[in-house]
Amino acid sequence: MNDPLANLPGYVLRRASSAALAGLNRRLSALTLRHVDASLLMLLNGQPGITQSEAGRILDIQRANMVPIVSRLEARVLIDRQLVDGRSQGLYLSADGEVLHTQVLTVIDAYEQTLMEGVPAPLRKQAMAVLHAFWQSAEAAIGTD
Amino acid sequence: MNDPLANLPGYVLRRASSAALAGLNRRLSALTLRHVDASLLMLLNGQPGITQSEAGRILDIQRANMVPIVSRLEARVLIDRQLVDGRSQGLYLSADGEVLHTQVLTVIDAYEQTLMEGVPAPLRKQAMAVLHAFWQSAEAAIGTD
DNA sequence: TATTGTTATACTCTATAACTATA
DNA sequence: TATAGTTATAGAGTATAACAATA
Repeated sequence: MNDPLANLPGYVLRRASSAALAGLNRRLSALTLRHVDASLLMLLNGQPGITQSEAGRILDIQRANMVPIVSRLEARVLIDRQLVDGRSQGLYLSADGEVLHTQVLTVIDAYEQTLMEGVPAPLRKQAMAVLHAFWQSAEAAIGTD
Repeated sequence: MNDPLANLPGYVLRRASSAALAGLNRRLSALTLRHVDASLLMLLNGQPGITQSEAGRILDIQRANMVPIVSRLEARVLIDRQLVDGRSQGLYLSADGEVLHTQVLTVIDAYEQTLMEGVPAPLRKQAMAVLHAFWQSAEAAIGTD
């Protein structure tokens, strides 16, 4: 093939990410969850009581775009809101949310292991370091020219 | 930080891809191009005469979604269509398209080099191999359970 | 029958501006 | 003044179904 794009790390990153996301969403659909829902459940398990603005900053989701996500999960009684002060609400996994979170963990752990096992063994040891390096590099390159 | 997501290759892939895309689109906006436009120009430079269905298959873009992309570039006279048979049209860079393509190459080469230089030297040699491995692994994992 | 280009449509994700209530 | 949550809205990107013309 004569694909001039296959040499570009940015392009390959995007194709890999897109394919990985498709596989994940396919598996999460069994739990009637989207990947962003699953990521919030996992974040709340690790940092219970975080506000939705803080969660958005960590997950790189705008404040405004957190609203439908949190509403969706609250409507399914997977998360609870608890007032911190007059304007902030801490988010927590509900009892149902805890249960579903364990199922999410099972799905995601299996999936990420599958992804990792698809990487040839000689590359596997450095694979995560390479991804983190690109993440950091790309973040640094957003604003510069 | 206590971010349980940072250990997941799929999540880190997505964050890295998202950041890389933001930086690229920012640079391409100087040429009034989106990343998908730039990718098509580069593909047509490498494979002139390809049909838009073929281009879509290579770039992982549905046939129906190629229509507005090709129309947009044709309206700017950056690409030409040439009938192959009664139903297929070969796509080619126009003279203006060739000129713009060289500018695209300059922007993208500089950007991808920046991305790569942000990866610590010890990891750099294997970086592309790791990305390709995840791409292949993720494609293989889409359909399986 | 299968494929190309096309239209229409819907859904997801993302980005921005503005408003209120509170700190 | 700054921040949290919210609403509204617009722009991308993506997915599916259907159709006409052609292979």
